[in-house]
Amino acid sequence: MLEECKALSNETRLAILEWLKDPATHFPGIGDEADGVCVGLIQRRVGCSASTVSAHLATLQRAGFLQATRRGQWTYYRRDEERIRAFAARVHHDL
Amino acid sequence: MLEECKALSNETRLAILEWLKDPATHFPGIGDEADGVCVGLIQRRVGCSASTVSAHLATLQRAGFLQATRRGQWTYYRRDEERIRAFAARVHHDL
DNA sequence: TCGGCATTTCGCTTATTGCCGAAATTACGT
DNA sequence: ACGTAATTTCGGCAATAAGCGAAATGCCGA
Repeated sequence: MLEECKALSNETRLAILEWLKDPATHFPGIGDEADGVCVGLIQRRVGCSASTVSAHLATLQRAGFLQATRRGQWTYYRRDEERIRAFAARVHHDL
Repeated sequence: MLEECKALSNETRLAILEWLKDPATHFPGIGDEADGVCVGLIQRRVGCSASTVSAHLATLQRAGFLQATRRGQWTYYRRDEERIRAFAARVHHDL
């Protein structure tokens, strides 16, 4: 619960989670979105450095909100809906 | 959402919220718990300084999780169950 | 009114987080 | 093998958060 809340305690990370709900509308020029969105696209949307975005994505992944798939030189990130729902349920139950 | 998550991003504050679910078992020698638990009792349970505990309680109140009632020289804090439920619902819906 | 108790505010120090650019890593194409 | 591109890791700096003790505030009783 603590790690998850920490991961959500940042405007940029909340925005990323929101955008990944519907990649097609938030990331122009996206192709097959089944695997998620690559770091570069997210970085351009966020507007800060690649290293910072990478850290944010790693934080969200450690918290269980994102899944990553490496394909070639790209890493695709997508929401882990199951774990997101599980977290929401835990908030409802435990908080 | 951001402010609420920040408020929950601390072990001590999470513990306080948890304890206040059932004051009678977590705070020895509590009387009428309708108004909540006074800062002194919470401070003894937490084990850190009065000023720190006061800051934590203020944070939780600003986030909407606690309500405060001043009675004489004591401030009683209790969970705001309605707003806590509302937050949980928002997490479930928006996240 | 004065002294004492509960709580909050203030000023400060330390720890954590956020951010960057540079360097390292990994993969692709030639 | 080499050069380029995507991403991550590293080292450092600035901003925010967490903690403390001392001082201030508010309230009660003598």
